[in-house]
Amino acid sequence: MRYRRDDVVARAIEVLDAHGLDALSMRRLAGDLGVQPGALYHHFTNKDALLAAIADEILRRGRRPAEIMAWDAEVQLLCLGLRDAMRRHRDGAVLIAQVNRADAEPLERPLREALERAGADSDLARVGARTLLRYVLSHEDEADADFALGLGLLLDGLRHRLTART
Amino acid sequence: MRYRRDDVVARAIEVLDAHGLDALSMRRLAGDLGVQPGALYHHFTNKDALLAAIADEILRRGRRPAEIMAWDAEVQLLCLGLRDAMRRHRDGAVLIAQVNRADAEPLERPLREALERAGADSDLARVGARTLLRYVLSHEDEADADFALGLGLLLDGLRHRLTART
DNA sequence: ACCTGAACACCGTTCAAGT
DNA sequence: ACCTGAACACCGTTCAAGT
Repeated sequence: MRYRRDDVVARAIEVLDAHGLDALSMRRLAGDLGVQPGALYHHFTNKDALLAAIADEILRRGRRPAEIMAWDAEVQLLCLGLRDAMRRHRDGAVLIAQVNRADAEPLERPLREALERAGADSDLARVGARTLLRYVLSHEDEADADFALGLGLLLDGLRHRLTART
Repeated sequence: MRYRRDDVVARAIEVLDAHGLDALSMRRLAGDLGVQPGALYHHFTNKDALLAAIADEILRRGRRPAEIMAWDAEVQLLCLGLRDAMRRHRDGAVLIAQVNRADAEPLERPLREALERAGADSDLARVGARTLLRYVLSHEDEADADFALGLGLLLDGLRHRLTART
């Protein structure tokens, strides 16, 4: 068989969901596709690039159109959307957190922009966005109520600094 | 040469500091000690157990005596102490976060107890402690000012819920 | 109590060569 | 454009046997 890059990513996500991140090796995936391990290096320069492409696809599938709403509702929705997208796949949070370490910008930007529109200065927007993002990434297994409580703690802290001079 | 468990842990920390977590393999450490890889399995049942022992030792070295102070000062000091301990070693935060995933209790307990003494109900104390801990673990590389700003966000959220009925 | 020797079942990556 | 075949330099883990 002959594959294109997207076929490989799609199959990799199937392996991920069926067997987890530990089982997602270049050799295993190659075997699953019925090609030699080296063949994957025609599509991706290395394993990190494959994982980045998987994270990209997972997030692309979970993306929703932007709406006009209050900043705190928007931030909450962004966080919940990200949480949903990564929880749709086994080890999704670990994978996305790993890829996020290499390049945090694409995931942080929407949150930062929402905070800036709310009137946050650039330091608060940057730190707030990063803190929110890492909160979501590190609390995948949390019960919904606990997740919401922790997120509420952060939103309260942000409100406290944003509504001071409204 | 013949080693005891503690010797192996001490040498492992040296390898960690000198070459990073990726380089800390059972085979590499064995080679470094001048023994066969299999010999390490006399001291630890597997690699996770070795990493847990390393995390334990790193945290033990960073432990300070408890003092009597306001809850928010205490929480802040616990967070900064943990941050310092893990920043003393290369990849310290990644290692401790990894071990923490297997057993979060020992790291969460002091924070939870401080929040309970401050009057938090058990849900708030549990979620607050977990959120603070993961904040510290996921922001190792943050500049000090940014780290303090994000921590301040969380402390504000906690204050907001704790001082309501003082 | 601690270690050797040797094996088993894996990894990621490279690269000339093929179609 | 995509893959093979084969190699290189590694992994974690087990276990009978040695001292």
